[in-house]
Amino acid sequence: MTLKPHRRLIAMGTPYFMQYALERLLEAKDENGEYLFDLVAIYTRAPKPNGRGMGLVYSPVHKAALELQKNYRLPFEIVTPETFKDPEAVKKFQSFEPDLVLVGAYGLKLTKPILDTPSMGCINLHASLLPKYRGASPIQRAILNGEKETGLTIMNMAEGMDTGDILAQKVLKLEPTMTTQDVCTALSKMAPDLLMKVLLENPKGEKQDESKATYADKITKQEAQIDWSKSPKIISCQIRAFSPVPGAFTFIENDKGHYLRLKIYNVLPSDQKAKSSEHGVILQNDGKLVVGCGNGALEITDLQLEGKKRMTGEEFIHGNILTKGTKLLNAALVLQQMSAEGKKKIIKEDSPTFWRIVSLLIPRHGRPQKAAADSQPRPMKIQDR
RNA sequence: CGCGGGGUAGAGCAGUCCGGUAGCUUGCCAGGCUCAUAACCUGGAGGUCAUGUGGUUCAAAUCCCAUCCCCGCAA
Repeated sequence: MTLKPHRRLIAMGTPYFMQYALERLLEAKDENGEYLFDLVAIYTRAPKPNGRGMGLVYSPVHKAALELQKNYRLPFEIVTPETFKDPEAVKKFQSFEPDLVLVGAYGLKLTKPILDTPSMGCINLHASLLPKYRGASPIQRAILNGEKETGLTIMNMAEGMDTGDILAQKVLKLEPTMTTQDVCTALSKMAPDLLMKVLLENPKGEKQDESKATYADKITKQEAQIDWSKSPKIISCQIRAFSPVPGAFTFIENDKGHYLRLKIYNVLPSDQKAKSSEHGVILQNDGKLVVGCGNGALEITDLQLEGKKRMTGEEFIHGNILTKGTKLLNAALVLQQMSAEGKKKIIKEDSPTFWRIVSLLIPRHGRPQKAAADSQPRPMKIQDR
């Protein structure tokens, strides 16, 4: 079947997951050289005061949209509603008279009036093989759970969370070295071909098998804390799942007695062994940066110390910050040491460093308590395979 | 004006508190030793110490002031 040209297109997203798919749609032409789609609006989350200095921070899609506005052949609007429950927002949406809405990781729930407006429907790109891993963090959860494969699903949107009918799927094999960023890029590059196929063939949607549905909860910072007594396999999954954001982390004590956060973005398996007393201890720091963990060890290849740039393990070694025998700490240990070393006045009870560490021990929004040092960090939701 | 760390050789860092010869690891170049090497030895190049031709001083990477840039937290 062929498509009529000049369908009115709206794109929605926050991270730029549908980048390649959108680019393909905007370039697509019919046999007469007419553009198939005219972009009329891009929806994204409103910029918020954020970051250093609390300046306004724009979403990746917003930035890309501003860039696109400079050289796209037609004017289009950038819209940032707070919710679609507001009748005004719905009216605004309908005024664009869209034929097709392309959604990729938008973050706002689309209400029924929105879903019913476009003639060709609201098509969603989801980063998992639905009905598995519905929800906010499908890629992270798949890596965290050590899945062997995941994939991209193109679906017709429905009111529930990722419950719509499946139009097409493509599997991606998960290599044991891939990070969330790698997978995200790979999946978003798979999207254009799959999407064009869907648009041209217009398949009948396939209902999801509700009994097989699983949910990928949003990731939390507590889950990103590394427990070095876990096995190398589990820690590797965790590090790759949280790479690059928020970054799996641990703490070190520097020579000034400050506790600094160390984020680890990628690791390689190491054949070195570690005793239980060597969990989190640097076993080697020449040529390779190797740290001991439960029943094995890992080579750190990509990391960042608080206040420093991200660098490779080799670069990090040259600065000689982590000497052999240094122990990497978790938040509970840091607090224990801090309270045990009352002599160390450097970290005061109410200093930012102190509260930063405390905040990692307390499940979100909780108020820190005096006994925080004795409490264990929240267990990680990782299954040992 | 939310909180904090940082800018010193191509890269990663020390030196700054307490002012007095510009250092370390690595990379690069040349030579040596090796069957050979990411190993080892010898020598060498490479820095206006972020910027202000700013202030203090006999003397500033170091102390004071201002500006620019990078990074982490928090939300």
